[in-house]
Amino acid sequence: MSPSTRDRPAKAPLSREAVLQAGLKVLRAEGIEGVTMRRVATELDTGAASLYVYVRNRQDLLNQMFDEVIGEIDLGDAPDPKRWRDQLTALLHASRVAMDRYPGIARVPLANVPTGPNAVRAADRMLGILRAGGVDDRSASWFVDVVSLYLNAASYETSIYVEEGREHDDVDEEIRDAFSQLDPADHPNITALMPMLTAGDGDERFDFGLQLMINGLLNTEPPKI
Amino acid sequence: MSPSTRDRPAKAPLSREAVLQAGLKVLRAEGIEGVTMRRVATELDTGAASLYVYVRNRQDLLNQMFDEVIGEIDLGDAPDPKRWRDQLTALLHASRVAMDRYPGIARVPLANVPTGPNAVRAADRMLGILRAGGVDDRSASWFVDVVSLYLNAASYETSIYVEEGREHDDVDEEIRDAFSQLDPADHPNITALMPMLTAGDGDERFDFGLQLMINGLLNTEPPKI
DNA sequence: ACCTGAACACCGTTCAAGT
DNA sequence: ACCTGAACACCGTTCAAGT
Repeated sequence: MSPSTRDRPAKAPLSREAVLQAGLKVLRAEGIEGVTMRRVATELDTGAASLYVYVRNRQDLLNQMFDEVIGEIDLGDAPDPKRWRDQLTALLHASRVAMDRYPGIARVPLANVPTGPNAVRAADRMLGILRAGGVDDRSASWFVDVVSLYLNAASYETSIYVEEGREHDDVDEEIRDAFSQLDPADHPNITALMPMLTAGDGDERFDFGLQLMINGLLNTEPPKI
Repeated sequence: MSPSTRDRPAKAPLSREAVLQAGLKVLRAEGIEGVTMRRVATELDTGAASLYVYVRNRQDLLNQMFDEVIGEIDLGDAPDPKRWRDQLTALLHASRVAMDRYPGIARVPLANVPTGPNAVRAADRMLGILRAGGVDDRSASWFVDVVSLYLNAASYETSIYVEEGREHDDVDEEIRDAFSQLDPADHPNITALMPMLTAGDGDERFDFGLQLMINGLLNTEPPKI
């Protein structure tokens, strides 16, 4: 005789939403390597095979999880010609913060172009800000691509340390160690620039790259297309 | 009675070099996902356990393979103040070509800062070119970081298609398909810019990003460090 | 329609036993 | 010192059998 449903806590029914939330929970706690079908299934008190009703495969699960993460980004207010540069910078920083909460998720948009609803909405917003700023349509189109690659790579790189449970400072020290053992005659530039190569925190360096690209945008001919 | 060594082809003895070459052969043919310890061992007619004399683990094997790939890059002639910009562009294009020959290898430098001899030599050369061009030391130091993230992300993205056996054109079509199904009212900018968003080949787009960053470098204050 | 256990074909890494 | 087979603890995915 099976116990009445009254006597045991109701098990939440499976759903696409439940699978995604379980996946995101594992991702936050253990990083992208920890997001295995079996691990996510355990979180839902079921077996891996049960997930295949809601996702096509692991890659599809990760793609859908990525779009959820992008959905957390505050897109800010409507594009404003007077504040476009600040709006663009804010949007990109917000994107980085959102992705950094989920260690390794940035590998997903590097591995295939995102076409989820939230990713598409964010891309459209970025294009809107650039156009509000008077940026040429051709430059704006390609800029979104370029800056997204940079954003994703930057987030992926920092999140890897999180996943490995190492501190950014420890990694810095390792790099300094490796560089300081180099023969100065063979590596005059690295030797001379050592202090600057590892200076600044991740955010400062990321922002430097962003400003570089935005200033470049204002000083580069649109592509001939 | 074992046959005389005369009677059978000598099996090449294992060595660090042999393991790396076997790994690179598998990488070229099957992409980074195909580079498993077991697969590389098979290439050497042995078992996976035998590789652990020469590499600490799979990540270490990939790190060492990456440095071999970087070793294939032609660093060009000595930094020349008159030609620094062309030299910089050429070095970055050569880096991309080298990595693109090995599908997915670009994920390695995204996952941990490369400190192999060839990677360090290439970084020193890039710094040398920037300094020859009169770029401020602080800007040069951070620029190497920024442009490397971009380079690695760009190479990783294109190589993923290779690994999946898909053509770049097919992917383009998929993206166009996804975009054309969007509600124009919700996505006015993507809709308006559709033709440009997917225009140009990978090389043109990559070069646009490079010129953006170099022009940005010439129009951005050095970081305050 | 949804869920499940078991099976299949893989992984990386370790270790005792060999040479 | 180097090499190996076997074992351990995992994977993603499929499928027949259940409800």
